[in-house]
This record gives sequence, structure tokens and C-alpha cells, in this order.
Amino acid sequence: MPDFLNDKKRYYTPVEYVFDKVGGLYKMPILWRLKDKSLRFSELKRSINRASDRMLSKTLKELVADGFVSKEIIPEVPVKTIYTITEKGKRSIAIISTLREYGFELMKEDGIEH
Amino acid sequence: MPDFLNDKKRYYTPVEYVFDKVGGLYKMPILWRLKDKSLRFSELKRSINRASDRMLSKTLKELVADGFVSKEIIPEVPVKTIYTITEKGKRSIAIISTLREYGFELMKEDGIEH
DNA sequence: CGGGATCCGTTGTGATACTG
DNA sequence: CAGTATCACAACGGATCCCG
Repeated sequence: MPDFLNDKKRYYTPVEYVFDKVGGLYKMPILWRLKDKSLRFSELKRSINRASDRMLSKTLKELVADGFVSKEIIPEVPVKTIYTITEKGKRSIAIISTLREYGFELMKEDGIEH
Repeated sequence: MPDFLNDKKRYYTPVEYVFDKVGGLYKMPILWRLKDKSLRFSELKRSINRASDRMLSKTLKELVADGFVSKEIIPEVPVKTIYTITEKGKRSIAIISTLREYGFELMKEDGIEH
């Protein structure tokens, strides 16, 4: 008895839906970096250098498909791509910011330095 | 180059830390149900019936170990266990509430009925 | 009643090599 | 430069059975 379906996937809570759309290791880091400026693939790669090319590419593709990010291709040689946050993406920033604050709070509570 | 370490795990962002502590399919649903009343294992099980016994047990154990929930065992026959949210657990409720609201907003934006 | 033990499938992520 | 293809692996979650 699912709460609701979308794109053939089952979700039981709205939080589950959020995690599916902007969860995982790289989606929020990407959105966070795009929040006030557009970036190229290689710039994102340098900024989030722990992500492999494959994961960065895959994650960006999902963000574009879900409407959080738009992609512009400039057909020079070599090719340039520019990723820009959308209005929908901007509406996710508040949540990321809140999660970051809670994360710092939790880390302090747990005695973690950073 | 990790941002920080804890319990031999690597975290690169505070959000990652949050996801590790209260992420996954069942932690937030459990905390949400315990926010204003204590519940027994079987009550949680009935309420979150999509979770298997194993996952419910495993998840509760982690929440107890991380200090979000406390556990009381009443040694009758048969045994009773009572799970109660802690102060630390209560501080997570605001985040869950915010995520729920954003989830509903996102679902509406995506044209999902519920 | 409240789990633990075991086994297994799926998914997320990583490493490397390659290409238009 | 911006990816894709391929292979591999560990973590997460599910199913079933068992037990104090």
C-alpha cells in the first residue's frame, strides 16, 4: 500500500520523495555551488574533486531531467557546457542551508571538530 | 582529503553527516512517530508496516546508539520494549518537519497527487 | 513479544580506459 | 573538454526462519 507513485517508483512519505530528488552524495553539493553562479563541468569537477567523472555526469543528468539545473552546450572545439540552477533548483537551497546548519549543530553536539 | 572523520567514517559535508545519522528509509518515520509519545516495537511495526522486523530492529538500534531514541525493556513474559525520543531526537523534529513541507511542495510542483 | 541469524538481490558509488 | 562504457564492490534493504 504505497502512499503515492511517480515515474513507476513508490514513495511512502514526502521526505522519501525529497531524498530521491535531491539526496545522494552529490546533488546538494552541486546545487549549493550553482546557487549564485553558473559553472562548467570541469569547474564543478575541480570543486567537488572527490566525485568521479562518471558520478558527476550521472548526477548532473538527473538534476537536469528533474528540472533543478539547466544545461547549455557551446559547440566550440573543444566543447563547453555550462550548468545553471533553475528557479526550481533555487527553491531547494533553503532546505540545503537548513540541513547544513543542523549538520554543524549535530557535529558540535557529537564533539566533532571541523 | 576528507573534511572530517568520525567513528572511522569519512564525511565531506555537514549534510552528509545528517544523512548518515537520520537518513535512510526509516529513521525519520520512526522519529516522527515518537515525537509526542513513546511506542512499543509492535506499535512501530504496525505503524510502519512496510519495514521488515529486521530493518525496524536494525534502525532502532542505530537510533539508540546515536542517542536519538532511548529504549526501556520491561522484563515481563512476554517481554515489552518501549522506545522514547530523547532531547537530541527532539531537536531533529524541526528538520523532519521542514523536509516534509518541502516534499509536499515539490510533489505539488511535479503534479503528484496524494 | 521482540528481536537475531542467515542468505540474497538491488542500488549507489568507485576506478579505469576510451572518445566526439 | 565533457563526457560514456565497462567492470567491480560495498552498503542498504528484503525474506525467511528461529529463539529466549
